[in-house]
Amino acid sequence: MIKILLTEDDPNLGSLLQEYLQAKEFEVDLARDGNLGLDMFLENEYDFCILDVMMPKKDGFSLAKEIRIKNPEIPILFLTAKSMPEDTLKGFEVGADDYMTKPFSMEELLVRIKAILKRVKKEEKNPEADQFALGNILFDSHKHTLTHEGNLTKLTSKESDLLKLFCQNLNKPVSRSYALKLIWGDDSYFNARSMDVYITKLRKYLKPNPDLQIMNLHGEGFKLVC
Amino acid sequence: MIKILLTEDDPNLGSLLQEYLQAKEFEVDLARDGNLGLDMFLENEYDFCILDVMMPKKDGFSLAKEIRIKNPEIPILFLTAKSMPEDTLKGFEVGADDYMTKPFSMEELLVRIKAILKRVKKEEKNPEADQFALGNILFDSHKHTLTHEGNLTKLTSKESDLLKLFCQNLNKPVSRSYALKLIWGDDSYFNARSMDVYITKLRKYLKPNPDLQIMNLHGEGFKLVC
DNA sequence: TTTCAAAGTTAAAAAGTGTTAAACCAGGTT
DNA sequence: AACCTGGTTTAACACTTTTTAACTTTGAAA
Repeated sequence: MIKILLTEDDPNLGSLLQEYLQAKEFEVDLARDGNLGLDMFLENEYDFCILDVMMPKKDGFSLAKEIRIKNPEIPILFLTAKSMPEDTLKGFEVGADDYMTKPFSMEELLVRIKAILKRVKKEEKNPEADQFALGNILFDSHKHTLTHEGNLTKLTSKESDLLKLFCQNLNKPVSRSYALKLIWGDDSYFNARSMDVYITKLRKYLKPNPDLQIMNLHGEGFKLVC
Repeated sequence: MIKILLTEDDPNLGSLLQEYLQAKEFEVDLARDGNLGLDMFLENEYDFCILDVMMPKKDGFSLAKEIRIKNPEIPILFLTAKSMPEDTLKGFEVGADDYMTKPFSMEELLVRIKAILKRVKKEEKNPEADQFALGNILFDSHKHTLTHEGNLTKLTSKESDLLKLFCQNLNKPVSRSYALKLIWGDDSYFNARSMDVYITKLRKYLKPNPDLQIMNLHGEGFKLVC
């Protein structure tokens, strides 16, 4: 679950955004001013910050600077009331990843959040290994192939995407909603059922090697153990 | 310093983009409509144009045509609204280098600008740079030819355009709609089927080299793996 | 133990793709 | 004008991938 810190002093806008993003399957903590925002940031692990620029007690830029001390990598997106040149520049100096002027559409906000997260994820995984050894089975996620004792099996894109996710988290739990959002785009009932179908398919592929197993963690997700 | 002409009638978005790009070390002139945009273009030397399609007085496509008269080489990137009638997209015939659909993230815009500039710079340095080595097959996208073990095959222009797009994105996914908009002008059912026909043709051409493969990424697009 | 949500499995429906051939269309030629 | 010609699109049919549906089994909580 992607965890977002949202700081916004306007209670209406704040909870509106919080609810919207929660509906989109993000975990969102809302802070009503800069000081509370910093407290929350230090107490929790976040993946993303959305900071209002004009807030009582501590403005968004000061907060961003302090956040950057602890975490120089975390994406920060600023919200500001009107387009002010000085503000924008100041924001980018602190290392803003993006910037939105009120009023804005929530849809647009979502687009930008996703774009930034996509880039960050790519950077994390870079350099990206696309071959995995699963016991005596070799998985090439780029070519979508499995090789076992010389014979080659072709996987479909979705099979490959899902298996890759398990390989990247070998022996570690992969939450259902994370996999769904990453591969299917969102966590819905039907996508979840679709994913179950793919789990069955992957289990068949991995059957040749008995010490390879996709375990279900009831209510949480799955893990591939080797 | 790279000099960009930006035409955008929405003052908020316009100055936001201007400031963002200035923060990224570009020189940016902003014009509020198509006529002013043309005036500025004729009075200054630009390296890049970002044109909103829907503008008062003169739309982005008309402006692009006039810009092309003076400078057939300059990169043009269009900003389009989401709900555009299909035939308007035909405007890509004026030779857009890229397009972005609103809403978009500024970060993504920057990535695309850089990608185009990089390609343009490469072309300037090396006018023969539209040659690609695909294993032991040599592809000349300018002459529309493939050379394999001495024998030469001529490609049609569409075959060449599509193969070039794959070569520019070797081992990376190329989305269907991106290819369609870029090469066919718009993403419609019949163009998509036409594209499939071309995929088949390209696969035949690349058959002589077994480690060259156009893979389908179901529902997304294709990638050429080498 | 009963109960119900979550997960496993299989099959059918729907969506997307591969391929071939015929139709169409624009250009140059007779 | 009618006729070629080569490129491109449309049509048709086969096939693959993904999703939806229906039914079964499992697991955790009341």
